[in-house]
Amino acid sequence: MNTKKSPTIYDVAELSGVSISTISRVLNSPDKVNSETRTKVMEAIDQLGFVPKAEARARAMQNTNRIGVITPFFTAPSFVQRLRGVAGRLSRENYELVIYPVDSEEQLQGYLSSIPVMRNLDGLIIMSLAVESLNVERLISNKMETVLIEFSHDQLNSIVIDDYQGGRIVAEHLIQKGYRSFGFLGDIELPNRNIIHPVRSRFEGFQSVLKDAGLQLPAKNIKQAFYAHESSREAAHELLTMPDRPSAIFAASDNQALSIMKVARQLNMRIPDDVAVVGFDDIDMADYVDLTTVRQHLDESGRLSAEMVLGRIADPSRATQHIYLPLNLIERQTT
Amino acid sequence: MNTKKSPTIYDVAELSGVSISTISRVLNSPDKVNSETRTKVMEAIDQLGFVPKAEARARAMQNTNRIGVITPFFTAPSFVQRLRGVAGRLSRENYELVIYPVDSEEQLQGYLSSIPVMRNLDGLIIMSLAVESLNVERLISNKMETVLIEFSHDQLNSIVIDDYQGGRIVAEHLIQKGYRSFGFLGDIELPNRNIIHPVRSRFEGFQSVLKDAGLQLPAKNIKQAFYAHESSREAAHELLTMPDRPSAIFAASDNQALSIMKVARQLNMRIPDDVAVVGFDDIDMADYVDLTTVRQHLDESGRLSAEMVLGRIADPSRATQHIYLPLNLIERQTT
DNA sequence: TGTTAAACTGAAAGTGCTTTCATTCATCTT
DNA sequence: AAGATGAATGAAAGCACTTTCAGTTTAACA
Repeated sequence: MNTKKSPTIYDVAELSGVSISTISRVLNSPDKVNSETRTKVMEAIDQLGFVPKAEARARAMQNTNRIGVITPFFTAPSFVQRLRGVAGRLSRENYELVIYPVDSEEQLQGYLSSIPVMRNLDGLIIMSLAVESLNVERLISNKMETVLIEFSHDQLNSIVIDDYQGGRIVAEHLIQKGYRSFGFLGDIELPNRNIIHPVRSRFEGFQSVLKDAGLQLPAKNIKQAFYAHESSREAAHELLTMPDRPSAIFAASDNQALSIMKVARQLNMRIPDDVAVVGFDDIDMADYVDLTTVRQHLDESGRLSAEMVLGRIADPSRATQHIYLPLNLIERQTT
Repeated sequence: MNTKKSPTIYDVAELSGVSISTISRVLNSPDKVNSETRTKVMEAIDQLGFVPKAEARARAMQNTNRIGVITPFFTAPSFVQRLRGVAGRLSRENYELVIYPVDSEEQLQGYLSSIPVMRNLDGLIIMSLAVESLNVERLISNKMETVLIEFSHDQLNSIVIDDYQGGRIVAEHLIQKGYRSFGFLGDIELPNRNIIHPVRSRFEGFQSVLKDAGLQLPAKNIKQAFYAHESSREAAHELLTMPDRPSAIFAASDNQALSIMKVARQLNMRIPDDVAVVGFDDIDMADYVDLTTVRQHLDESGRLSAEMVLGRIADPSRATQHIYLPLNLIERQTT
């Protein structure tokens, strides 16, 4: 036969006695071919040293079968759980999941400018990051199917929660449980204009209910702490050791609530008797440690975002959607 | 309708009033085209912003700058932390991170068949999954730079820990702390031949030290429980409510240790006074809940694996390495 | 003026792969 | 036992170009 020419799928097909379609399938969606056939084909491939030509593939493939996720570098469990939702939904489809972890504004900007132009993604999910209008324009004009989580823009699909309302729910719950003096621990200030800041809204919602109920939230009971464990721990310590310490503390994230719990334990305080704690997110761990918190169904938001891009890829004429995910209070043992 | 879909050679042909062949020639051998025609075509190309799409993509696929990670579907925090290590290392390079979550043997087999051949990846990291020799062969013969975590094969780079030793460390620690009756909770049986099972080794190491010290580990104190919360909780409940309950329990993973802690709390038992608990992994949460555990430095294993593939990509002649990561006991409040 | 070679150009046949659609055949249902 | 369902597979129709080949102009020359 042709000695020098590199083997094509036709050669593989001939050697393994199946059609070229099957070869292609073995390579691209292996789960759709019988495992016996698959091994037979793989043997032929190995024997011939077959390597599919990228150029030809690119041509034949109208879509790349890749979906990207731009996410803040996943230190926080909440990002991970969203990611898990995305992965879960995607694993049933034949889509590759490409992660772009962001830890600086520059990096985000870099991704946002190159991704839509390079066009080797069918869809994009942007988690918990603010996207400037200019970038939105670019995404749209390049027909990149995008969904935003925790941020919204009228031209793009988005999934958000009502953080203000979340804060209110917490306050209502605490009041109803009989608590009367409160503390707040969260990352209120904006360290970076591209990292989303839902915390302020949570705080404001919380505060508004308190105010309406005629209850105080003295400034000294409001602690600013970065998300990181260390910083939260210090703030928690201050909060728990002050003379007239609050009887209930709302932490703007579960992780911070856990820091409070840890400090309380060190101080030999009992939860919720000495101090009650409410978190926000309902990460997996919240259940393990019996933390009362606001569930925002992280996995679901990820799943849904994947669902949305997939839907738009299948039918780009679909209308833009803005989904508000419900929030509810999960009462466990800390209040 | 082709509103803004990237233009093809056909669009250019139509706009400039010549055939596609001419467009192609203008691009590939401009000297063979009349200069008038050529300018006309060039104008059309500019006007449409035409970029030969397939070519661009094929070029992009030459040097992929992509690194893949095959990982069990990330329900467990330990996988996530490894992933985070990988992402952290990669974010400094200009590499894309592609995730292939595995939740069945079929799926794994599928990835392993197609990935090395398609050559769409410069390197591959396989986490906590057993890889059959046949697949290893293929990876090697296709020159796919691979590193294995928690599994090893002499022909591939690997990063492992000594689980047996880990089990021993725990036993030694507990004995030294004065505990004399023990329990074990873990996922000992093999549900699947491709999911790595370090738990048995941990158990055996644990048991061996006990035996050498002349201490008992009665069969009824050994509980088999799946990784999932529910299952572990049940097992923990049995362990904690039996007549002569052990005074110290070794859980084969931190997550399972957390389940034990939760059940203990529900039963109003004090840790470590009523029962001591030791975990394994040292996930982020372990610190939050003050769990004594064996640190296997998950982030680091991820970081290192990325380092290794990167190194091999830069210089494929590098020798195969097998790295044993050290294990040490982190004593916190549960023992 | 008629020839003819050179210069262009378009139709159509590849290129190596993916994907849709239809077909086959084994497996449930009822 | 008949029909429904679903998995596995192949035939054939793309995909976005490139290249060959043959036809048409044009220019040049006798």
